Amino acid sequence: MSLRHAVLGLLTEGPASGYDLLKVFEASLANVWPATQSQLYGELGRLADAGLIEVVAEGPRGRKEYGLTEAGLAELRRWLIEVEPESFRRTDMLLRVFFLGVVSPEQAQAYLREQGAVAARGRESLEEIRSTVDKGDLENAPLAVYGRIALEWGLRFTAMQQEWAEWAARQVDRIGERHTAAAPGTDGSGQSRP
Amino acid sequence: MSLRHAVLGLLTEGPASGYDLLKVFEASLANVWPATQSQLYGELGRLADAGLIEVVAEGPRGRKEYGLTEAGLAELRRWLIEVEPESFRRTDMLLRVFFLGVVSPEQAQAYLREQGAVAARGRESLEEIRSTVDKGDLENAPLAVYGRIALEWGLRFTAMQQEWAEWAARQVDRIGERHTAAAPGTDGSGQSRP
DNA sequence: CTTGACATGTAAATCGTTACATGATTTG
DNA sequence: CAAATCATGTAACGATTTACATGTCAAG
Repeated sequence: MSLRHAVLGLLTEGPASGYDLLKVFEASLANVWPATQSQLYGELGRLADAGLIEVVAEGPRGRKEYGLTEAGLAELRRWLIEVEPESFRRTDMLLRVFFLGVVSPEQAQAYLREQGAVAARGRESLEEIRSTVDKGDLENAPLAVYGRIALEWGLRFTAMQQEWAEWAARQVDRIGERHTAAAPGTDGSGQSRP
Repeated sequence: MSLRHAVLGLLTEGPASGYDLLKVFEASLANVWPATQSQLYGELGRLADAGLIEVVAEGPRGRKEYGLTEAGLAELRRWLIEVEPESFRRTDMLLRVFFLGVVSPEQAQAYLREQGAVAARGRESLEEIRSTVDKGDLENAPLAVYGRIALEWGLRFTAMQQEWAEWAARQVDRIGERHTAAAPGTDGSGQSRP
């Protein structure tokens, strides 16, 4: 139920329409909390019904600008301070690792190396954002500081993942050395545990 | 749609009932891909309908043991090799960071330090698992190797998160020094951007 | 006057969680 | 025989994705 709070958070920067918010979700929040158009308009309706946001202006093409209400800001603060973040991570990438024994060591290594490369590419694009952000030094404005902190998480995460993937690929080498003959192909033949 | 593949993966270790699988999900897979009982039984039914698994034995209390079919193993391999993992992470914890500007620097710091502590606790419990696993040296059996690789990810991830959170809390100190008077409480008064 | 950007919404399907419901078997 | 464990399922609700549907305005 955090899309709700993401919307409230974005509206602290000033009023915006669903369309505006959608662009923010696609651009800056895409890596943290993706949202689709459907979901967003639905949530805006529900937030307005709940009195957490309200229409503050109407524009051309039926444009509705929403602004945060007092209740909305209070709810955002409550969520930030009182509600514990859910810690579990459903990671597709890691789930696969558990089952890499069913493909050949070469295929497993290819998988791990690819994950390392994906992380490296991610890190590069974040580095670019960093250099842009760090240039326009905004005198420690809170937003810049917290945005920079989130960015740093991404930088460290991708670096960690890259190093881990490379390490992991090397570990698989050590199986390869012992099981060269036993490696099953993709032919769909029998199970690993007889 | 990866619960499906998690189930297929677990069944490569041998036939199991829904009840058996549920325990595995709660114990070893809980941190990577949580699943509830409802979801699991539903998925088992659908997998059986699709011919990817089949009932290989029936026990007491209506127990049904499912085993992987050839088609199921082929599907698992296809998923591992051909389907790219989805990279986006919906991280509650990080979403909040973006909005920490709406609470006081002290509260923001408390939040970040708590996240560091959570990571530290997670890391400790993984370290314990590691010491257990590393003792019973299973001669590089593929399962032990890949399980160990996944565990290593957790160790590195929690270490990274702990260090990041501590770094982040120090960054907030630097705002605190400049904005000591401007910090809003939890009283729900006005917005940061008038 | 056509294209592209702006702008909002609904419908159907799938996935996930919580809670409910039921009953059989083993063990002390 | 009572309690714990084994064992499977359904119902209701909320979150998410994909696709559909509609219409306005500005610029070339």
